[in-house]
Amino acid sequence: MAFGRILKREFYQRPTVTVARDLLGKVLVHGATAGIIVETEAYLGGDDLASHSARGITSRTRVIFGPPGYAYVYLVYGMYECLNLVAEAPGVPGCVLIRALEPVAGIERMQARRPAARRVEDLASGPGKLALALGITRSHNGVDVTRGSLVVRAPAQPRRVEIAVTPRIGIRLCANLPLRFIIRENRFVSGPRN
DNA sequence: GGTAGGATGGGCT
DNA sequence: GCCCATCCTACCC
Repeated sequence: MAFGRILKREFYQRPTVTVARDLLGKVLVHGATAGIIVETEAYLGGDDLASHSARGITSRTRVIFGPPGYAYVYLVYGMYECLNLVAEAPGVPGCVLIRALEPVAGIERMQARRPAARRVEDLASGPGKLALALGITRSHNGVDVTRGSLVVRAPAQPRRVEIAVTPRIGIRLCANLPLRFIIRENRFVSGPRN
């Protein structure tokens, strides 16, 4: 399955919100499975207390403070794993949570990994579901997403996407900040569409 | 159509 | 010990 070029490190070395918006419509590829990114959230440095980076560098958060274009994968609720892509210049915290995909390749494989999903729309409509569908685990924490088996590519047929902005989902701190970005009218997103 | 409750384990408050 | 950037099932309209 041929998509466009792999996004280079310069793509990620920009403000976190810019990266979060520009990732919409790009293609997340892991092995033979792939999906169009339709929902992201920005987790900022500084005053964003919802960010894991808010309490400084620890063994868990180290990668968020490193160079951009790397994966930050963590375990949430003891059961599910969530994929983030690191943004900003080296040393500056900031990452983008990938929250939902529109499956475009390896759909049968995803269905085998997600037996609870009754419809294609449910295969990757949430960060935990997405990680399961694509086979992303904590073993991918710290991997370079500008080369290798886990990468983000431009779409085969690039086209402008309409973006809607909402508060982030499932957090307690800073719950009102408009840092969730979705492709407008897309039926593969998780949660509210406006 | 909707939501309440439980599963489950790592990180830190 | 408490808190989660979640998901699924059961149950109720």
